[in-house]
Amino acid sequence: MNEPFTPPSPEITAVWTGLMRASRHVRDTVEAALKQAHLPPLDWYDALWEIEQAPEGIRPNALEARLLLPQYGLSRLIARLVEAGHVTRRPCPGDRRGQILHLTDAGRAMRRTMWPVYGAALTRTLAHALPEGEAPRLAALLKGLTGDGPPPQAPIA
Amino acid sequence: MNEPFTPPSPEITAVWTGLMRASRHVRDTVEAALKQAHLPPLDWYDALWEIEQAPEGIRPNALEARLLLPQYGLSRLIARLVEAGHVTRRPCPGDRRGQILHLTDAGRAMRRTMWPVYGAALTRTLAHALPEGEAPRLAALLKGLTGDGPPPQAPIA
DNA sequence: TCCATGTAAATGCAACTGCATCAATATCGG
DNA sequence: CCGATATTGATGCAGTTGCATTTACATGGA
Repeated sequence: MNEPFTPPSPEITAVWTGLMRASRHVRDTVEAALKQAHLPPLDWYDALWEIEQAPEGIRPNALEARLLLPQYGLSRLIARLVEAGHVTRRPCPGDRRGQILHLTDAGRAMRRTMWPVYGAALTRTLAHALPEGEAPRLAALLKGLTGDGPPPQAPIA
Repeated sequence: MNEPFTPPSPEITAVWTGLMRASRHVRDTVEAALKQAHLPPLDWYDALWEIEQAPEGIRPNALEARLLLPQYGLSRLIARLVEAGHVTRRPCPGDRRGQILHLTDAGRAMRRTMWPVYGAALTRTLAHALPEGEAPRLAALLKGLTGDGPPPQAPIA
């Protein structure tokens, strides 16, 4: 009942530190690019994007699954987006607890303004830092870490 | 002067989303394990570790380089560690602006208590999610993303 | 020596986060 | 229909962060 503790292997540890450092570095770089352009943070982009993908509107609880936010985090993010005039809340027919979110024109414009800055930062940070042709493999390995799919089997084809 | 914007390739995008999701998932898992064991967060561990590695003591500005924190973040983290009795501040001979940090016995004990929980969570989350033998490659690719070393050349050996 | 400049660390303030909880529905069993 | 339970979304509070600035000291040049 009291498993003798076996420390993680050096390989696992290297993945861990690499993952922490890399994700932080890349994210910071992108966030910095947005900030320097006087644009809102990444979370806003993701939310605007997801809402834009649902022209008929989308409910917060559906967004919660797509974005990577806890319920209260999303609730407040939406509040900020509404206050900024990027999103509207409308009553949800058939469920008076709910609401339906729509992007405003300003919201659409903001997302489109952010995209080049966002995308350019991504390319700058990632494209030159990966050996030619290794990106798909890296992406596949990372995807395996998310705990979603089944545990990986053979090397990625 | 106004580069026409070329969006990131799908491969780069996949790396980006994979990196964000994976790092968040893994970090959350480890943090959750610590919290469930009524232990302090990861930042504390890292700081305690680094301080422990310097038996002669270490100055905050040296820690700042090793940890991944901004100056004010570290300043406050140290304040919390001192308040918790894990670390002591001592005047720094030869530079009256500075201070020298030492781990207390309680600090050493806390780090040692955290390690099994931390390590076990790491192993649980990472070891089973990587194809056999792929860990070193993943670690190498991630390391390249940190923007530290030279841009990578050939596939990693 | 004196001043300008640089570095170490702390801090006031506003914004943001996590946690627990709330209010307002909805849904389901009887 | 009624009450127990579940779901949707918001919120009070305490703790944490980012940013800009401050305080204290160090260093180098005139």
